[in-house]
Amino acid sequence: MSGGACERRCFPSISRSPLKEQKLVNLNEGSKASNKSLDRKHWILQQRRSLPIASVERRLVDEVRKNDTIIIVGETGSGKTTQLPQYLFNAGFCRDGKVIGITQPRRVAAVTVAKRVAEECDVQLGQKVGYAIRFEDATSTSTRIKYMTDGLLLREALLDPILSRYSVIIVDEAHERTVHTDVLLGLLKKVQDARLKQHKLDKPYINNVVKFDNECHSSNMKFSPLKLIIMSASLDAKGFSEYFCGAKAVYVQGRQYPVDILYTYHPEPDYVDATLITIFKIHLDDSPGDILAFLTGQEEIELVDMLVHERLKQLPELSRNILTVPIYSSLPSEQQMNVFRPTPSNFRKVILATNIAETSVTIPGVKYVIDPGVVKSRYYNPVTGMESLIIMPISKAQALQRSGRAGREGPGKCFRLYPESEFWKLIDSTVPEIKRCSLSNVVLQLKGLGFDDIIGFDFMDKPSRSSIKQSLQELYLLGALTDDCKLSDPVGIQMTRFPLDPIYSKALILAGEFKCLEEMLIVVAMLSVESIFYSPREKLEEARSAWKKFSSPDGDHLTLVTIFRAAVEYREKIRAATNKEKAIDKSLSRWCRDNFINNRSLKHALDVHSQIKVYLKQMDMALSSCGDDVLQFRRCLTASFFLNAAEKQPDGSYRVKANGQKVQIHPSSVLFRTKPECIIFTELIQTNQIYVRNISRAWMPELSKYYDVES
DNA sequence: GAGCACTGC
Repeated sequence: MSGGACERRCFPSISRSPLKEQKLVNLNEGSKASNKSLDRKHWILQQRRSLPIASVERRLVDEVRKNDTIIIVGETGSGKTTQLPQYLFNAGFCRDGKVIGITQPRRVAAVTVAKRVAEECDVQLGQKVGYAIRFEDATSTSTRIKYMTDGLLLREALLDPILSRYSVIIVDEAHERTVHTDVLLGLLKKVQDARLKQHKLDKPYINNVVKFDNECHSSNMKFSPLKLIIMSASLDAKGFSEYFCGAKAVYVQGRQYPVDILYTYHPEPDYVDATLITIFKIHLDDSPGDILAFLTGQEEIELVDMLVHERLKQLPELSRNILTVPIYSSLPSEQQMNVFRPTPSNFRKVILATNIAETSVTIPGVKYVIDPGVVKSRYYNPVTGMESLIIMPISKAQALQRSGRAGREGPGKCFRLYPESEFWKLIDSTVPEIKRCSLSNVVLQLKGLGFDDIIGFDFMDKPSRSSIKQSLQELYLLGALTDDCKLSDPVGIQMTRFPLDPIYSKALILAGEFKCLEEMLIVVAMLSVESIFYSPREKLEEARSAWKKFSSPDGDHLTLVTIFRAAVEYREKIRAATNKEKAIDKSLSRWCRDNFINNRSLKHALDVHSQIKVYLKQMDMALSSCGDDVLQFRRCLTASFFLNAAEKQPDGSYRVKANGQKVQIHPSSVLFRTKPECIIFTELIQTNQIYVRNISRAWMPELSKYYDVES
């Protein structure tokens, strides 16, 4: 057995003395029903007052008054997300009906925080306090504190480029540096400039950087300067401060219990094995408390799960009280909920998680964290346009985030399965997503906002020139950009309006012309969500035979159409029998289970479908169907995805016509055995080999319009 | 004949 021995050492920057215990009003004892809500209010007030941020309320409000931009560095548990908007509201920042907007990278955070703040303010959600996320708008004209996802605010900016409704925008979790956050930061900087100039001139502001919509032009509105607050949990505020021209940074203390950090003496050659050893070491040597182990993916989690149970058999009966709970994003939600179930007494829960447990999900009861120091991360090659997932070392910030998960409820321990010297070699923070992904969407969105010079755009971290050029090229080939790199009218402008990958937006526009919009809309919705197929390893054969009835000889795209239509048809049948939404949901999820379809993905696809349908109607695009005319659909698919056409080679592999890349058909495709001469694919992924997934037969006469017949 | 971290509009 290798390693697993940990050197005990305290890592100073995270160990912090616990706050004094809070005296809380007991909700259960002695309170009559009529007093309960009063008690609850009292309890909430106490909670609010006890937050670390409460002691600096006045100072924070002063700083916001004095500065147009400030950076707030607040650690976990400081209360910045829930309290600051309330402080600003009370200080009069919503006068004249203006709104305080708070952005979050994740939907679930926007919703839960809004609910909490509405309760604290003792108002109904959707009134003074509300939230807006894709598919869900819980706001009204009286909403003054609005939580939303950062991507949604970007969409809003397309309609109102100077964000005229907002007096304050708070960008929360900015340290995560998602693509949306980064684009938003650049945009907000410009909006701030524009509003400031207009304010000083005291007349409507017009320039060529920020476009105004007609309403703004005609109403001759006057705009107050935009207050901007960047909130980050990372200790390094310098980057943000420099980007915002030396903006002041304010530190707010967090509330976190001390976490002992332990390193190994030597590097571990096999982190899976080291994880196992550490799980058992904690279980046998340490006091009660649940263990959270970070692994890289589903397969690894399943492996460790199995190995834990295997080794458990070797332990004496009394020590076999371990309960393993896996959690990763593609796990059905009922199974995800298992991590929140209380651990049976005398049992130790071992949570085997991907990075979903780093930020998205907070699991109570965790006292021990095992951090092997690796993560599966997306890697994008701008030259080939290829994405792949690779296992790589985490950053220092990520390591801190992980160890912090052990100190939420009491003092904890974190076992880093690497030597301390390795920790110091890790990069400080994860490379911002904008440097690791395709920029086609970002470029299109910026063009839509009126920024023509993308290479010169003031990004906090500039993506590589080649990455931008690749995206410009792609958008040009899709017809979204003109020869002089301006947004084309109407195609480019229409494309900015769809919340989809640009290539899918173009497919919808073309499908209107080809009279198969109904089918393409389904395809685009199904391709926009996570995999629709649920394939548990132990029931793979059963799953395959369940999918067989949907399969189309023309390819995966029409197979997806068949599945979607079968699901809708089933739902309507149930709806005819009952009008209870819950019963319909339940039946549909049973249908999904019987057919090995991922319920969550299907629901998501239904949502996307209905959302896009509304946009299509607004744009006067009629939902035409090609009926049984499969050729018509293939023509349209070929015209839409001509960039993704590939030809069969003598050895059975394929060659992408646009760039010569050699690829294989993924075995999950319905065309895997058929191997048609020429295919259209909508996904390219590198694993052990370079695979294309979601494939249909190309329609050659259409394809020859885009490529020389010879080549 | 293979295997998909996590988000988001």
